[in-house]
Amino acid sequence: MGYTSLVKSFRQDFYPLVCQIPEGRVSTYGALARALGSERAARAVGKMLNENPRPVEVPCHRVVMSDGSLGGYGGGIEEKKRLLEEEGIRIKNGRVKEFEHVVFESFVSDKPLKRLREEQKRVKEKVAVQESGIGFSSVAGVDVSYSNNRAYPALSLWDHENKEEIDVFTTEIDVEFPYIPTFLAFRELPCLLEILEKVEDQPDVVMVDGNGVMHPDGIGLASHLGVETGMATVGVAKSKLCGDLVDEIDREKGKMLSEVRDNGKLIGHALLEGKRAKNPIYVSPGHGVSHDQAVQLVKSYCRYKVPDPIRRAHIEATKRRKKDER
DNA sequence: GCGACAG
DNA sequence: ATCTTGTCGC
Repeated sequence: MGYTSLVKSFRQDFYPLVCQIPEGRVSTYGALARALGSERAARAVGKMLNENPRPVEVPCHRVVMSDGSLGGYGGGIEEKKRLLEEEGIRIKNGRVKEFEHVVFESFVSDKPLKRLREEQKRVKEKVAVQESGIGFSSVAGVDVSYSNNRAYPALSLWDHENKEEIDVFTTEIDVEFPYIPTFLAFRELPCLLEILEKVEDQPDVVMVDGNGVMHPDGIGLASHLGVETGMATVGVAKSKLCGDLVDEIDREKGKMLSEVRDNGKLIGHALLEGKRAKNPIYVSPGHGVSHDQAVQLVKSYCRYKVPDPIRRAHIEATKRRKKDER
C-alpha cells in the first residue's frame, strides 16, 4: 500500500487505535499522537475524538490530559467522569487518581505519520532551490477555505507584467485528513491539485499559502506542490513554523527584511510589507526558484501584507464557502 | 506561567 | 483554518 491510502484511511484507522484502550484504563492525547507517529498530532487527536462518530463504542471518554486532568468531552465533562467511574477509574478534584498506574500507552500501531514523513523525505530529494532561467509572464496565488471537512480552494491568476488579475477559479472538495503541523501537504495538496485542474493555461509560478523549504524537513506544502506538478512555486506563510530570524524586523529602523535560518542554513526570509502590517510574512522557495527570486516576486505584489494573488484567492475561497453555507 | 507549532 | 462586534486609526 502506498502513502495515498494512508492519507485516505488516516481517520478511519485512528478510531480502532482508541479502541485499544482497555476498560478500567485511560490514555492521553499525546500518547495517541505518538501512536500515530508524531507528538505534533496531539491537537488533531483531540479534534478527531471530538468528531467521534460512535461515542462510548469508540471510548474517547478514556482519553485524558497528560497531567491526569480530564480534558473535554462532547457529551459534557460530567458524562465523561460518570463513564470513567463506572469503569473503575477513581477521580478526585477533576483528576484521575493514581494516574501513572492506570495510564495505557502501549498501542499497537504502524505509525502512519512516520511513513508519511518518509514520503516527505523522498519528495524533498526532488526539490530544486534555484532559478528556472526564464522570466515569469503569469503568476497565480492559491488558498483554501474550510467548513468542517468541506474545502473550497481558489486560484487567482495574474498578468505579471501589468500586475492585473486575469481570472479567478474556485471549486469544492471533501477532505478527511486533519491539519497537523508539518504535515499540511497531506491535507491541502489534493485541494490545490483540484483547483489547478480547472485552469486552462497553467501559470508560470504559483504562490502558496504555506511554507516552501521553510519546514523542519525542508518540504513544506509549496515545495511538495512544486515537485508533484513540476511547476515553480513560492511559499508564503503568515506565521513562523520553524527557524530563527537573523535580524530583528523593525519598522522604525527601516528593517523590513530578515533571513530566517535553521541551524545556520538559510531556509527563507521574514518580510514586512504593507503600511498597516504589524507582523512579517515568511517567504521561502517552493520549487524551481531561488531565495532572492522568491522574495522579489512576493514583494512585487505586496500592496498589502499578503501578496495580491494570495489575498484575492483567499477572498474568493471564503466567498464561495459562505455562499455554499446558505 | 511560559513557549507556541504553516492552514 | 474557524468562531465573532465593535472599534481604533490612517
